[in-house]
Amino acid sequence: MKYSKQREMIQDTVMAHPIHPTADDVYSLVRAKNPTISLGTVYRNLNLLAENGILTKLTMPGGSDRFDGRLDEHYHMLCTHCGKVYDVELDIFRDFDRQIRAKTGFCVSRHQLLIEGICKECSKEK
Amino acid sequence: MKYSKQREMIQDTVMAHPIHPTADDVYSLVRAKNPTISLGTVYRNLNLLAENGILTKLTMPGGSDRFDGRLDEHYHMLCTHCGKVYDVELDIFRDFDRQIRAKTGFCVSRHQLLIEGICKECSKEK
DNA sequence: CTAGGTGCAAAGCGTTTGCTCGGGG
DNA sequence: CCCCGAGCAAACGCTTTGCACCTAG
Repeated sequence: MKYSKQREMIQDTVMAHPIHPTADDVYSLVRAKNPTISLGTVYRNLNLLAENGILTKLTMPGGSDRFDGRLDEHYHMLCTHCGKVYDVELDIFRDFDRQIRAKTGFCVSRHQLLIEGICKECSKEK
Repeated sequence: MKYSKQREMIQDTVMAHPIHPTADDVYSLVRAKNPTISLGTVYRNLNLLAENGILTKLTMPGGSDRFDGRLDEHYHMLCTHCGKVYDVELDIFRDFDRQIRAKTGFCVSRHQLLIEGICKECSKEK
């Protein structure tokens, strides 16, 4: 992968903002430093970085994809009230893949878990 | 919810084809019996049925949403080679929600797990 | 020099929506 | 008879892509 200033900025932005930004969030953030960057470039590079395992693409129900710079095994909770995405570490998946393989012959490459509910802050509000 | 012939056909179609069909799959299948039904009607009813808990909408990475008529707790495996979606039952999630609540204060309403990998049939091929 | 990246704009694709007409209750 | 639902087509939102120009190696 050939170096580009734009890609560096995009990657840095995702890393620096652990808010699981959408492509459009990244676009706004990067645009503050580089007003001529295009949305197409942001999409192209986010996908490129995801394909190369440098960041992760999260598929969201009913909304835009989000991107995550954390590479260690963890999962996500979406608050259906405020829309924030939280990280969660759980050791439930320790020998998950082995169990599945033994049971079904399915060879797991990755898994995405999305937990939906109401976060602590939002449930306080009521 | 007022009765409609179309909605009945749509629901029956999803139930009768446990292939986790997309809206467009359902459209094709229903169209065979009712050639004048519109795609908009299929979308409207699938969403309506999902909102009423009669079926479940599955968000897929990089593809159309799929619909599932099974309501019992189970999860899905997507074969990234052939595109089929398999069901999988796992008891890993038994007191999952309680753990999360205790740990984070997040009140879980639902969770969607998507396992990606290569299915038994596809790995045989190689 | 040249392969690959950028910016821009248009196209693509899945999904939703406004409108008018039809059918259930 | 009233109102929700259907059919149709246009609109929408997110994402991808074709093209001409630019830049790293």
